[in-house]
Amino acid sequence: MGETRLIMAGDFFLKVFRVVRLIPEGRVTTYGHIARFLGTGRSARVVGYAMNASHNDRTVPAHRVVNRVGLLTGKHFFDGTTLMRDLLESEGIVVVEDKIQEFSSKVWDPLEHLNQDDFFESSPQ
DNA sequence: CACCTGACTGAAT
DNA sequence: AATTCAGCCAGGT
Repeated sequence: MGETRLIMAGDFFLKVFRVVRLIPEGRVTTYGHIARFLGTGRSARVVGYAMNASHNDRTVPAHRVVNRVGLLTGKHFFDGTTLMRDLLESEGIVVVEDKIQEFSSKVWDPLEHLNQDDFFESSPQ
């Protein structure tokens, strides 16, 4: 079970990627929510760092991760200045001046929708 | 091995 | 209500 450790990328980043892949279309979550779900509530900043490292991997919907008040703080790391916003708007999210409108109804908290035990049991990828 | 860097956050101002 | 501060910690150098 814990033996498959062939991958070089840090476990933490991989776990972040796995959570982000589970964010439903049209919903978003925050760096802090992901950190708390992974049991490291003080690593929100590192979650952002992981998102930066995910830009090779098209299977990670990085545009669905925003800061705790719904600001698109990571937009600068997408190609062009509007890609992050465009992707969100294509999923029905309304963004005004880099801020998601009706944010509280769009947030998807992994702690409410995923089971941590199942998540940690299941193998990466 | 000892720094340095931040897609962050909550508390203090 | 807006802004600044300081702690945070996985990776990179």
